[in-house]
Amino acid sequence: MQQLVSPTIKSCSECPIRHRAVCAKCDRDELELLEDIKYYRSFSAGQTVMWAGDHMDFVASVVSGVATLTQTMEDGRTQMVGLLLPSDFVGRPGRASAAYTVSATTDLMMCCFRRKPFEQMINTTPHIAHRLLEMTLDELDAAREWMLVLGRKTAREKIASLLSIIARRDAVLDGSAPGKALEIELPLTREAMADYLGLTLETVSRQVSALKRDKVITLSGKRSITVPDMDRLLLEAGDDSDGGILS
Amino acid sequence: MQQLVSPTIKSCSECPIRHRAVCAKCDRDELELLEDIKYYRSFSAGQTVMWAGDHMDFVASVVSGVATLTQTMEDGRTQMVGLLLPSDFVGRPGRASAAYTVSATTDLMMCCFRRKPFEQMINTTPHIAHRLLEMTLDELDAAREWMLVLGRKTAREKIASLLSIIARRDAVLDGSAPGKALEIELPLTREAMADYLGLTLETVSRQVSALKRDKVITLSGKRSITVPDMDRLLLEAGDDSDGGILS
DNA sequence: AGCATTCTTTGACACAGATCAAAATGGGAA
DNA sequence: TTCCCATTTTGATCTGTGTCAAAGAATGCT
Repeated sequence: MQQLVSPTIKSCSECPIRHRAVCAKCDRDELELLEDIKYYRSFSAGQTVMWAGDHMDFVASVVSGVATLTQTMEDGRTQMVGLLLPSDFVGRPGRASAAYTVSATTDLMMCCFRRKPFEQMINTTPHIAHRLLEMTLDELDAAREWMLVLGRKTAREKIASLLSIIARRDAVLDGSAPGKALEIELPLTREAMADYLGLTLETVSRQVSALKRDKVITLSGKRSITVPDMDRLLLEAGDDSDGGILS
Repeated sequence: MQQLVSPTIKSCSECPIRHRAVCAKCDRDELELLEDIKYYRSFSAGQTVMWAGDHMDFVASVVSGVATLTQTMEDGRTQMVGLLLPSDFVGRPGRASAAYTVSATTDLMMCCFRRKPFEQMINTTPHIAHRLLEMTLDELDAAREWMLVLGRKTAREKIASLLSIIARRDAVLDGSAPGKALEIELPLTREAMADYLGLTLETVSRQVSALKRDKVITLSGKRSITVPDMDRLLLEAGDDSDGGILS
């Protein structure tokens, strides 16, 4: 995983408050408040954190690693509905069963909060509730952006869109200069990419190869990708303006 | 539009709080609070309420009629990302520009709240903030459910899924007996359905005809559909259990 | 009523992506 | 190193949905 430390980003992956360019709300006192109801759980790559329908007596935030939210039909067709990165939030206050299957795609550390006290805290601490609303609205925007990708984009555009998202996130976290070549580490297998994009893994592989052949990306090993020209990639993704699935 | 009145549903489409089987929060005093910052706007079928990117100094809720949220790429490809029914909420506290294009698909009445005072009210009235969070989480679930539809379902399953959603909503509002044949009024053109499902209007037309041929539905006129057997329709939609895109 | 316009259906054909199958690559264990 | 097994790539073929085109309904206007 990329380091979260950077001059411009204050990350607060240990509290349920997502990081921001400047996270004004994440002051000491909030962490104190949470201190007595939180505990940590770690998972190794490939493990399932919970199955859809499981009873869930906690909410959590990702401290490190990558996890996925997926939905599956009886016949096995699978769709990823969310990608959880450090500081992302899982679970729903007021709901005792998991709506989606959560899986660790890399080694994963989560910070869990017992649900009941967490819900109480929301009620008594308005600005945490407010922050939670803001995060949920961001996720809703991301989900809707993804609906456009799933419903209307070609396989090549879908791949480019996914790479853009990951590249943009890394660029923000690294604070790298705009216009510079970006190196990104893919935290997903071809199959996971396919599940995210509503494609088959064969199509994913073919389109990744095509983007490599057309010099939009360079591969070193199987999971390490270099993007020499971010604007070119965004063009391939069919994104108007700068996209912005991650706020 | 269907009447919202029913023995079991208390609707509160005039306040920004979505209806529920029993809407415990919608008491008189809240409406009073809102009284001085709200105003009404009406639109006729086909009108655009606002374009993506427009400046927006209000948030609103749908009083009557149906509206859609859509996203469009430069080349014209369009994806609907939300269907707004009476009592649904539009706009985002803290954001001054519209993220999506909002269009009236039927004659539409909206109840608008000036953004600044509305935001203040959220900060001073915790249970309205709480209600807003709950509504947003419901929408997020709906969006994610739709990601499965867009990414993994066949054209026939997509049509069946859309009809299920509309049928289920009507069934709830009518309070009709389970197992009984349902009559639903489609508030969407074939093109709008296509935009929702990530299909072309020709494919939508063909699949609707196929479902009619196979006696899953009956058409009377072009927009009026009868579902003799709801379980059969859900089966066609490929939904495990009862689906539940609308909570 | 007759006409114009918009929406819907149906047909013929093309193509993107799925499916089935097999080979190649790479990383980890001993 | 060498082998083993996961993952990925590549190939051949098939199919569902898109595209292009035209004919039919429905709706509204004069």
